Amino acid sequence: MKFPDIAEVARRSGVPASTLRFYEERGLIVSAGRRGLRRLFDPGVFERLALIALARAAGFTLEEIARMFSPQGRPRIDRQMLAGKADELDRTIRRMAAMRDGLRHAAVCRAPSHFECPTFRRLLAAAAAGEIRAPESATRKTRR
Amino acid sequence: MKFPDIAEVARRSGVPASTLRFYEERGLIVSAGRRGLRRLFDPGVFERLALIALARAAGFTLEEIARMFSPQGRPRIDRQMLAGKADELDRTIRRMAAMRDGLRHAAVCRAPSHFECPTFRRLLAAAAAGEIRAPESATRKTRR
DNA sequence: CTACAACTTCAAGTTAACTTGAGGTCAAGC
DNA sequence: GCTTGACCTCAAGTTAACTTGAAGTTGTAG
Repeated sequence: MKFPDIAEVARRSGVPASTLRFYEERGLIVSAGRRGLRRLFDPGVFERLALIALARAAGFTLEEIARMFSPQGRPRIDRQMLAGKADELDRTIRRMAAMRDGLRHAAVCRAPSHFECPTFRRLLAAAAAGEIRAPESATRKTRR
Repeated sequence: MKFPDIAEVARRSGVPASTLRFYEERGLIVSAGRRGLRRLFDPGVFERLALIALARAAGFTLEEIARMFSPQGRPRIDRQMLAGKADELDRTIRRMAAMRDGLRHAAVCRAPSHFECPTFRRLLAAAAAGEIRAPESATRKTRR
């Protein structure tokens, strides 16, 4: 199977065929050619998809990812952009860790109401002060 | 200013008036009454908004938040739900930390291409194996 | 050679969380 | 008492990242 078709790529990568077409349209992947109407992919597409998954998990948008890959083939990854994204991730992680600890505490706290728990109130105060905000790249439910 | 109007609440909380109306429609906040057409809010709305910000930052959807507040007034917060959300957050944090380290490394790595860097390849392999995936509650850009 | 499962395109729908705009009301200052 | 700016409602628009559906084409098993 030198040049997998879309079904094969979907099966092996776990990425739905509709998403693969969508990614192609957005310039994230390219098909190596066609047999009739049907796309044939280069085996390198799997590595590419892994890279896309990676970048997505890091909070890059598809647009940003497309730009990374841009002019020709091999990813041209801007080191400064990477460092910037790492820092952004780091700030988000800190916020989330604070939240996690707050939640954890609230879950076990014996105070009759969370409003009477000092730990919870501190968290609230921080939120009110804007220290804990929904991050710019916010954590958000993805649709099924 | 016993009962702030929407502009006052917006100013002091930083939440746009349009969002306040939207939150009211979704049952996240209530207005204490009206002067003519105009909403008057209970001062407690600020604490409520802080709580909402908190929950949003923790990755709760508005729906979930509304349910927390539900039947009447004082938040009725399900401890098990809190613990569950904390665990989810924890998993997300782990993924994001792995990503951050990967990015950090990629940013300084001297390998001519990231594909030739062992650390980066390990990350890629993990991504390919699905260990690092876009989280269920994914980090996603919020609109301006 | 024929049937048909699997592909194709293109447009429209979905979701969350808001924002924007049109058209209308009205409390308050002059 | 009149003007006006700030508020009101309701509908529609926005964004990202896809998914779904209709209608058409075709590689391939039999």
